[in-house]
Amino acid sequence: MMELLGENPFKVNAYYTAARTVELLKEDLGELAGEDQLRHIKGIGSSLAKQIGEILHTGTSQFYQELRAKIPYGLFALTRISGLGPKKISLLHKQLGISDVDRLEEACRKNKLLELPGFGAKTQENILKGIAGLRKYTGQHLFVNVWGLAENLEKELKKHPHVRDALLAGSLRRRKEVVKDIDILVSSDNPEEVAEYFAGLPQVETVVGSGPTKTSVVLHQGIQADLRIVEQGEFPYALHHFTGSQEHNIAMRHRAKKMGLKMNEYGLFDAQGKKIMCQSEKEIFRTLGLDNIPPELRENMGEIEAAEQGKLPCLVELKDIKGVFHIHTVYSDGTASIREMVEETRRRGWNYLGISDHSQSAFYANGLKVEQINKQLAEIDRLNEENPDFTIFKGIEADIRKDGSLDYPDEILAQFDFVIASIHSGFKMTEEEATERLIKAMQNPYTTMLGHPTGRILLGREGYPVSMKAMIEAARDCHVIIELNASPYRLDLDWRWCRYAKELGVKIALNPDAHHLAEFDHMEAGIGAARKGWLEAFDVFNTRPREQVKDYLRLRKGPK
DNA sequence: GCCGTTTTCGGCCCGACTGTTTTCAGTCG
Repeated sequence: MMELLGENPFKVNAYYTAARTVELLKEDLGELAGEDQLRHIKGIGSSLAKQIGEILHTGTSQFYQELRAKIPYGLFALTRISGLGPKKISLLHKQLGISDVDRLEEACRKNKLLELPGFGAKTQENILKGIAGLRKYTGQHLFVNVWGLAENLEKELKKHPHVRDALLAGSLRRRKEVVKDIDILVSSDNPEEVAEYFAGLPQVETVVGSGPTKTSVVLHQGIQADLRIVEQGEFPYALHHFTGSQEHNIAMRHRAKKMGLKMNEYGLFDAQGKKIMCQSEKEIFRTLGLDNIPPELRENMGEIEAAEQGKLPCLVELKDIKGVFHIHTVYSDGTASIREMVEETRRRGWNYLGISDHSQSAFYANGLKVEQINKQLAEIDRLNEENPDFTIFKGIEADIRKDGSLDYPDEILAQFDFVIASIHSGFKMTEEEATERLIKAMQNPYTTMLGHPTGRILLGREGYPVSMKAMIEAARDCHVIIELNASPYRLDLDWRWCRYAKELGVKIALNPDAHHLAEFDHMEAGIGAARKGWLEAFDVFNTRPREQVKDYLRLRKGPK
């Protein structure tokens, strides 16, 4: 709103910074405000501390209300139109009285925009395109839906004789669960030809921009892909720059500046403007006094400080995984038999598998009745005898009822080696209700793991509004493992909370939630999220060897 | 509005591309 009103951009930036700081805060905002500690947080000064306090106290602030009164609600939608920023929106509103998308579209069709200073036929046309784009695409895509397309583009580019190096950068390289576009970086001695080749690839629907170093296209799937072309010697600097994140880059350039250096996508320069030669990102970090920061961590969430102090985590890798929990079979809503799932697990080099079909209240998923449980447990016993070098753990994904209880009596739960407690229905809860429901489920002595703790579906539905802090602390108190559901549609626990769990010593189980043989692939997405969450092999439960897991589950079982 | 081995005032990351403009503002990442 301040931007739309033409407020000082540095002041606006201060609000952005403070907002991000608050969002990332693990401490309780209310407590900090109560103890008058807000002002001591970097990025929050006396004015913002006062306003935050006011919002906590009254639910809003006078300043916010004043801003809201000046700006019609529809104007916010205009900010989502590509090519329209605060200046142009403000002008449209002031000069033409435009305050929503429909009226803007109408004005474009009547050529009204041509009268405005700084507007021309091209601008008007682009705004119409932007409106069409806004209606057609959400502009957000699941990592899993984009990765393959991006890899194909990378492969096509590598085929070109004038392309030296080509790598995916941006949020894909950082393994963000949801991405906006594809960023590809190449080095070449003939950028014009490579740019032309890229724009002409069959995957490309339209070219939205093209210059000597940058070409942007939209693919048939509606996903934008940006190609940056640099010289070979610029590649490491450019790779760092285009991997981002924006926030990480800003912090890095800030650091460089404080050291008397200048940093951009073409290089690192000393005070005299002389280039400091680096062969790799690692050398760039070293020059700035930092350990090598893996792409997944580059979100300016403490990685630079950790790199400075030599305290970066040694991130978990797929090869650290020894076995998996949380898979479904034909007994409930899976498509493969237990035997098939076991064979697939072995094929992937793992030597234990935790079966957890749905429980009886999950009608929609053909949840297991007591007789079926007995049948399944007997089958598992037979298969375990057949495979002495492999262990199938007997489990269940038990529904958490509205009151926080699990949907089998204790004597049934006692038959399993492990119990995953999950919410699958009754999503409409207040934060207090959801948190209490989850905590109660974790207090059940038979609960080993908490399944997909918020129930979110990425780009699909919000999770129930649970207090993550209270939930993780309860997991610590109840000795419950929290699942990081590795399905690329869930990735729940969110990676942003993994670090807190790790700090409290709460173990995370990286669970594929596989319903088909192919869904063991989910583990790759899960590893990406776990790495973003700073998790090391030690923090992930299923990096433990089979015997340790056996011992843990045996000791953990039953009433404490 | 925030911050300080450059400072309590004067800065605040850096560059590409577009379109409208006759040298640059706006937008984007």
